[in-house]
Amino acid sequence: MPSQRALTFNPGTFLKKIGKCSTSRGYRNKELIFAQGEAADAMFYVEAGNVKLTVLSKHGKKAVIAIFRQGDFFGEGCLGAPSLRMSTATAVRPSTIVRVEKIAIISIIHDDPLFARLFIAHLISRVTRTEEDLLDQLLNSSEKRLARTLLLLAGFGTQSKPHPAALKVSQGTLAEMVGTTRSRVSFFMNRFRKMGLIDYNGSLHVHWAVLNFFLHK
Amino acid sequence: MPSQRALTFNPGTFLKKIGKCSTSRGYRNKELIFAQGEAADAMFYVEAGNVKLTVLSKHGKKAVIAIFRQGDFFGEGCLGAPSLRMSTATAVRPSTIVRVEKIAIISIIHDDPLFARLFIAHLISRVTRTEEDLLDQLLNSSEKRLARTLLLLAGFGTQSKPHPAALKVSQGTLAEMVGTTRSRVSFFMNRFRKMGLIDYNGSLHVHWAVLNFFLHK
DNA sequence: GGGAAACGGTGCAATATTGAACAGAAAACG
DNA sequence: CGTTTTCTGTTCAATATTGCACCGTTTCCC
Repeated sequence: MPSQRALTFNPGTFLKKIGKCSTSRGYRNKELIFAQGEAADAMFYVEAGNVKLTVLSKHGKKAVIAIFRQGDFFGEGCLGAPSLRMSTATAVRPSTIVRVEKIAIISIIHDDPLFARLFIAHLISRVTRTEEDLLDQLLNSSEKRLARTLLLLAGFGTQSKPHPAALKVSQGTLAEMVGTTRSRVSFFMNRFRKMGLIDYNGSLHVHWAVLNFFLHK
Repeated sequence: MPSQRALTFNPGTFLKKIGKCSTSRGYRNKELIFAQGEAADAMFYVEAGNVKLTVLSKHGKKAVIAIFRQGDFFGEGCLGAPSLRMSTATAVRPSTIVRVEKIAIISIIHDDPLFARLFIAHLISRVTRTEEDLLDQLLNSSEKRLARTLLLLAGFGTQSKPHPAALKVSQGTLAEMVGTTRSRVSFFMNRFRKMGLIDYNGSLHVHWAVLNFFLHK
């Protein structure tokens, strides 16, 4: 019953398989990893630090698609039809990133059926996550979206650890994630604080239980 | 150089491989294919007709995630960790739908590396498409989003055939796709008509070249 | 240390969007 | 064929959102 086996995509196992076909490298804060428009020829893995994926529209408006943390993969787009990067990846703090050549992954997919299956499960979870983001946009007001973004940043929903504080994300970035303006984010953040959903004097602390209640009622 | 081979996911080839593990069936207009909350244990393929994927939020608001047409797959979610359907699939006209059991796909993935690779490419393209939808929400006004939705419905961007008219989609459905209200859709549709971007008396005709120009300027 | 840059709080007028209502036209159905 | 449902055009007041501006504070970098 192979279908009953655990389907969690284990980055450790994966990286072991990749072995010599990957290269690890440090990035400074704000350093570019890849840029929108470049050819996509490799995938990446966050060994330490954080990475921001942004898109710049024709009209100069910016949006943040995702923020990755330790253990996340990004840049999977290279495995589809040959294409260009849709987004720009930037380190948002000193980070260690593993680069895996497209050709290496393809060959593992070819040689290891179990890996292929896990990788597919991984992609499905990415589709699911992206669809949730889309639905959030379609269904909720910017206030709710901000609340959800804060919860996710606090690590809510990720395994067992409702992350302490972790990410330092500016209100500007929050605005680009939520799809609104910075002044609006500032307004809501203060409201959340008054309502006791979050604390912040310098660093942010999310009261996830209360905030989660707020989000769903 | 296997990576240079065409990566287009060919449904025909795929279905041939599936062979006896799939069942084809007709659906009446508005008939349910699967419902939000059910266990996800199969994937589907549109042999003829159209299928609408909808989500109902806790607060009774509805959103349309996608409309599938001949040759499209949907319900891939079953290949991830065992989970429930996030959305409801409904036929939006008399349709013929092929159902492929999860176990069948998994076994093909296991036995046929080339198929696994193609399937991964297919998933990547779905991620890409979903991210584009998300970006559209983050960056554009509802008027632009409606314009884009109309273009996509008209088959713009799909291979070589800027589809003639095809889908009959009500303004209500358009609103749920775009993420706005029906009255707003009605307003914009009339504006588009006055601007010569579309025609419609009974059936809709999209002047894709002009509409596309409008969308990008 | 000190200047520059980024960040956060706030106000505000111009727009965009919602949500609900009503009526006529078209389409589906028995 | 009539009736019931769905679809469309339209209105309108209440809200939500934008885009900008200004200013004090913090952070970063030389």
